[in-house]
Amino acid sequence: MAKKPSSDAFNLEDFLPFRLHQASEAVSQSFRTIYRNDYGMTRTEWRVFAQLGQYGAMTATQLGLSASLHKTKVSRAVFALEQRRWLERQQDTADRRSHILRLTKLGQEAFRELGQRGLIYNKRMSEQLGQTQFDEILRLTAELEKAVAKL
Amino acid sequence: MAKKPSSDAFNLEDFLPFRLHQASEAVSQSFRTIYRNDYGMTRTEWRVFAQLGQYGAMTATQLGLSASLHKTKVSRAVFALEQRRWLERQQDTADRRSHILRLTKLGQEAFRELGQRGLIYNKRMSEQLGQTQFDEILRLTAELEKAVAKL
DNA sequence: TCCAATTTGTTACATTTGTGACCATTGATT
DNA sequence: AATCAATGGTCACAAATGTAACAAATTGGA
Repeated sequence: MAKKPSSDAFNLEDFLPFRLHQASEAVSQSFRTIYRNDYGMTRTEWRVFAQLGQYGAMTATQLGLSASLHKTKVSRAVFALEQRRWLERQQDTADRRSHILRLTKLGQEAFRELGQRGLIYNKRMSEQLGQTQFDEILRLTAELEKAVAKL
Repeated sequence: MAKKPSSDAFNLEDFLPFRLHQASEAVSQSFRTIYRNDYGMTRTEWRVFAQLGQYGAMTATQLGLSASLHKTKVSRAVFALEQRRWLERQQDTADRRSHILRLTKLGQEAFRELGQRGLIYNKRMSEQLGQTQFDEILRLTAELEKAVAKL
């Protein structure tokens, strides 16, 4: 008769940060092979790169805000991407402390390739989960971020 | 009339690894203050600790398997927790390469405290999201892990 | 029994991340 | 204009993680 005691005792299986971390890491690891093995990028580099590929030119501060990345992480990833000639920095005439970051032609081309890989990955996951559940996860992650922001 | 083009072009907002990472990190960060500020633990230490608190004594290999933690991470977290007298190691008589890891009295007491904090955190999130959505996230993260395992 | 292959866990070294200090520039106040 | 707080970004140092090599113990045969 005992009903499921989901709230009177701590249970790791129901603990949101744990469950989310497990799922997120599993997913991240499975996509990582692509940008890592095929392109030699770190996760942070991929995230910075994808941000610029998706939204176009912006400053480091904007990028960090948009992707929830700390400014030192952005700074280092930008340097690495610049070395690789996938990104270029242009003095911001409005504020000379900043630089406008944008992908080079080469970078844009790489982004099209990696974007395709991402699309394929997403599609496969969507098939595994079913479209409904897949969409539901996207929706709920957004709710989650809002909920955390409210504390 | 154009319908939402969710599959013909890459879109970061719909990209599962990105969305999941954003949500998971937001949640992790918000709980982190507790084990970090109040107890001076790293995330890995907390994860190892919670695993032992939840499931009781086990070896490092079992723990790593259960929590998806690499053996070096486990090894280092175990050392740190042992220093703090929250964990003790006992020779495994069946296999002398291994040690049985278990929380000490002190460790168990700390786990009861932290478990309470975890419970409160979960409860607040559940209230923010609504019980239905909260449960749905737990369910979907499990589905997600299965889906990744299948590729 | 003996030897090779595997498993468990630790260590050393390299890479990545976190943190705080810092410089240059900007903005606001007087 | 002169001052001073706030901002954008980089750097140096510390902490954490990833990776590969390793020793010790175990397993599985020949």
